[in-house]
Amino acid sequence: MSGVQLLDALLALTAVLQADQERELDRRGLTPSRTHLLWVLHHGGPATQAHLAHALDVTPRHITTLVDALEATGFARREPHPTDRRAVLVSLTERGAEVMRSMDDEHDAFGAALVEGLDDATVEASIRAVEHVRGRLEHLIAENERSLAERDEGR
Amino acid sequence: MSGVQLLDALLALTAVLQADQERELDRRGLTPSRTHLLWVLHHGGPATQAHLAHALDVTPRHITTLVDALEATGFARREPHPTDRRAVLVSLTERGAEVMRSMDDEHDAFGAALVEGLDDATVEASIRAVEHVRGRLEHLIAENERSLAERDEGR
DNA sequence: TATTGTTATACTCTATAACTATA
DNA sequence: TATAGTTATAGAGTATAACAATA
Repeated sequence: MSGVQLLDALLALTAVLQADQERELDRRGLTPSRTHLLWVLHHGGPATQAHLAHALDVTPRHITTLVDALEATGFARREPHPTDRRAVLVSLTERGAEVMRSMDDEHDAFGAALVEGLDDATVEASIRAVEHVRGRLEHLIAENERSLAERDEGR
Repeated sequence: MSGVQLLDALLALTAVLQADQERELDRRGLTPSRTHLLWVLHHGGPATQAHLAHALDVTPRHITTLVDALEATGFARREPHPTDRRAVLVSLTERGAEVMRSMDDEHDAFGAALVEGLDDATVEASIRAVEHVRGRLEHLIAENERSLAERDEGR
């Protein structure tokens, strides 16, 4: 019974977290996917579209769409690759870099505000609990996939 | 510092949970939105499209699309409303009802498996921690919105 | 006049397949 | 021949606006 309660609490939390994230991005004229792409550039520097496709785990075709949109809205820019004439280097514009910096700041402030009024021990315990649950989840998922694969083979 | 750690742990957990949910739905030929609609029918019985639009918080137009798809795949059905000739009653087909029952079962089993090997006290503490964090999040979000609204008025 | 649902149109995320230019 | 990116096409979530039938 209490396992279900925990699961439901987690699902409710996910919903709130996600809705909040999307609102914040919206305010800045960004979407989750485009932001993910900017984040990769922010933390890894200019990259080819092939590299981005790999990093975001989407098709190269979709990277074309995302970069088109980010170029049109002034967050990123395409440059010729210095040595490979097939390739393109995508990089942040000043506007893109600025928005990523402000999102980093906000993330830190949000994290700090989240635990305001809690003592360190409780925070530490919560971190451990959340990480434990995630480990358990990943284990269950892997197990489930294994059993599905076995069932499919057995057919 | 540790606040950010907690936030990141939660974000990582959300990502895993969500990916898993989508895989499960995929296996059954459903999408998150369509499943949400089925869930409303499962827990509330036949409903008009206007009611569903309200429950899912999307436009009536989008409900048309979702019900079209659920009808085409055999999970739901449209019937004339007995007293209001403008309206339509959407209800689960036997297939839709069956899939919802099996999802309920799976949800319970998943919750139980999630806490296997943990003692009750730890589970209770985790539930409290997650709920506390969610309360804190909602508070921060509301506060943030209030300050944004004030800033907008002040302009 | 207000409500229910639909047609029309558009934007975003995502995928596969076919193709061009370059390695 | 393999790789980088693009054109073409398609399905899904979502929105707004205009409109028909009915209350």
